[in-house]
Amino acid sequence: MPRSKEDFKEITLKRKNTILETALRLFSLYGYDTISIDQITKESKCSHGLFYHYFNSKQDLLDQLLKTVIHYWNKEIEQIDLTQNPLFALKDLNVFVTNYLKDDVKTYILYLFLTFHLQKNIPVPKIKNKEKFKNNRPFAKLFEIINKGQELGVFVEGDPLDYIRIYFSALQGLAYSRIHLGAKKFKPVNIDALTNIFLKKEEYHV
Amino acid sequence: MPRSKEDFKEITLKRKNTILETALRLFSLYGYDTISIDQITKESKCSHGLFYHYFNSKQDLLDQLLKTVIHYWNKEIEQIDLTQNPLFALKDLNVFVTNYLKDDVKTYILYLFLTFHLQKNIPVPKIKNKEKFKNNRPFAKLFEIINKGQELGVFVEGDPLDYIRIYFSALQGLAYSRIHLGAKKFKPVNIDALTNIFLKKEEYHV
Amino acid sequence: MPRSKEDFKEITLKRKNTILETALRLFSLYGYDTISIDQITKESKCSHGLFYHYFNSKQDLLDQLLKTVIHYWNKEIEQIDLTQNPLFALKDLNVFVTNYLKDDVKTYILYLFLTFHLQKNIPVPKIKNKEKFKNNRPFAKLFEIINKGQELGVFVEGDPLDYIRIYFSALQGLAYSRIHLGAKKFKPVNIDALTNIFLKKEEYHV
Amino acid sequence: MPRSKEDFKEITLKRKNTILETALRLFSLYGYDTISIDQITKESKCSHGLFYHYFNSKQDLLDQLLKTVIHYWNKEIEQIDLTQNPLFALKDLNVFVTNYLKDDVKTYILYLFLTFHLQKNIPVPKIKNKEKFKNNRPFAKLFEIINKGQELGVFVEGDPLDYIRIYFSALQGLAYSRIHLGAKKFKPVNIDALTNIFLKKEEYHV
DNA sequence: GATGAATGAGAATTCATTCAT
DNA sequence: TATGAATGAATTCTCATTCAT
Repeated sequence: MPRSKEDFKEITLKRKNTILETALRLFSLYGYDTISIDQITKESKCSHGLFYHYFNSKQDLLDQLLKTVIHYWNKEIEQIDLTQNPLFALKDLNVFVTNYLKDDVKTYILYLFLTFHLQKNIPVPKIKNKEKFKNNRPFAKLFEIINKGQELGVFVEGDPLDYIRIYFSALQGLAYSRIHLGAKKFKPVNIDALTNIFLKKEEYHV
Repeated sequence: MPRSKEDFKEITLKRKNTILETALRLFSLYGYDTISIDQITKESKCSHGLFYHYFNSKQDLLDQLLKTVIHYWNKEIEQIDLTQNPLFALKDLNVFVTNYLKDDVKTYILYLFLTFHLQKNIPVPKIKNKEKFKNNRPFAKLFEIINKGQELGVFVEGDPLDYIRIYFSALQGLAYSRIHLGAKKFKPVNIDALTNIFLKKEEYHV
Repeated sequence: MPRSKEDFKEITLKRKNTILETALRLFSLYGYDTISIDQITKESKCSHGLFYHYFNSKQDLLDQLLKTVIHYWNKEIEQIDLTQNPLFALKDLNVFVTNYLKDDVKTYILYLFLTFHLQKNIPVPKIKNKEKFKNNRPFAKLFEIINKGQELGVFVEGDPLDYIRIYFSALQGLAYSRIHLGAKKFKPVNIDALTNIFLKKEEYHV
Repeated sequence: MPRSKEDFKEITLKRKNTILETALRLFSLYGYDTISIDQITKESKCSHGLFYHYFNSKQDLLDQLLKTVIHYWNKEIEQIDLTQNPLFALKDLNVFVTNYLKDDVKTYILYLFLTFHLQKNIPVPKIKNKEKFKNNRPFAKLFEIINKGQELGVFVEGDPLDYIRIYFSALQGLAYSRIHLGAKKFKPVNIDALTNIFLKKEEYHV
């Protein structure tokens, strides 16, 4: 009697996830080009053949990995409440993000997400890109927060994109450090330092 | 007519410099691992043999390139006057840096410098690293500026390293965008946005 | 209601036949080496496991396929009446063969038969091979026809094998064209052109 | 002192020719898909690296090989004098071709030429293809010969393309036999048998 | 009979590096 | 200095075949 479709699906999912997790770690640590499929399969304890049973190519693995990472991140970022005061929203975002840096896997996710996303999404003309941002929750979220904060006069004036570029690049840099130093050596960043990027430098009252 | 020894040396240097410049561009654009020696030699219009005449290995090329880049950068950064008001010093630094982003080659230099330097120098324990920073002008410079600014009360409190991490990671991100968008599509960053990273949120008068 | 044993056998044969037909088509179109078992199983909508239930190996599939093809062909060719005038017999053969080229599957059969048979059976020394030909109906048939025609003086003189080689190679070439052009683009060959291979260049009266 | 460009060209040409000749033989004997680059390089006594120094891919090797083969064949076929009586021209062609079958390498060339050319050039609509034939000397030559012969009434009527298909397919079959039997076992084909394909089967006077 | 996961040997291709001149 | 041929190990990818269920 053959195994059921669910059985197969489960087997596939387990193995695929193992490979994806290994790739997530190795790509984050050493970069896509530096890591060979052999390293991935050895650490995932699977054969080359099986690897290509699940992924069409090394590039396909990266694509699927990024898809997973983006999906995961977008879902997580949903938790932040935008209706509240933008200062609090920003604080929530920073807490959320610094918490990510406490966990190995989450740091990899953060790093990969930013590394591959910054290449395409950040440097865009101006305001009308709002549509593009719809598929890009974190950037869109921050965009909204900044807009609101500027309207309320608590955030510094200027093109929100400038601040988005600075903020996410900084995050990427921090994630990079966190990855290569490890949890022990890495000194957690001060949330206020991150918040300060956006604050208007006059007296303000919430 | 036989060329003089100096002529030869000049020719030599020209050839070597061509290779270094090509590598600078290609490494910045596509990464060290992605670029093959064949690509470098082809674009430099030199043979493999000549390449290995000047460089012991691909890694050696990178080392020499980084050495050159670091040396160049350190020298340039010397121009900033530390004795002045830290706000002005910071502004000078930001002007200096944003000007770099206007020039292709200088952007490559900035990017490579930060990419390879951030990996080693930023995420260090705490204050006693001052010594390490001696070999690292830009970081040391900024460290001094921040220290002074904090003493004068115009810069936000907190570990200067946090701000250094944020600042240089942001710069790297900007350089990355600049490289991949090209001069035309890249929107120059607002200097005030960079400065704002460090400012205290009270009124200040220069 | 449980299916009878015969039902099962029929199902089995259906599955196996599907594989054989798929292989027939793919091998004819792209060649044995080019086609992978994965392609065959995918197009046959069966699993690798089932494939190896029916066939011991890829080579075994080919062997069984050829066996089937040869058997089929030999049986069909029996229909041609040898006792009649060799000119009529030849015409019958040509009609038979050009009719084959009107049907996709039959063209595959013809092509495979000739491709794999020409490699082994055609280029044999001389007359004593008559025995070998016993297992090879089409060649033997033609051999007989030619012999008779030569005796009657309507066929050109010379070693019948020469004409057999020419005739069947030509057929293979035509089948090849037919396969790769498809039914629409393929221009049917003139039967007289095929017959002409064997005719003596004097006047003849049927 | 570096070697001159001519030196390099000579070295390259020698090695490339060795590889091309090996490939010609192996592809003809066993087929493109069956032969691995490893087999080619081993028999050519060169490394994989060198192979890819000269050829971009296995497919590129085949392309270059076919180009060479076609060029060679087209040049050789030029020797046949078309202005003479078509019967003599046809005889010349047949002598030329059967001579080819006496030499190993030339047989490979003939076989490869026909194998890869028959796939594209033979089965074409009708008469207006004359233009296409311009790039295809052997087919064009035969076309002209047949046309002339039909006008003179010594060649059988009908679409010349039918006879071309039959003739060249037969040749390919003969070359195939010759390759796989070797020079010793292969029985040379009778030139008259080849000529007979085209002859009108009535009395004629030259 | 039937499924598809899993294997591993081998194929195509790349690339840093060495070598002869 | 300078050239580019040559190497060989490593890398990506394919595929016939086996296995557990």
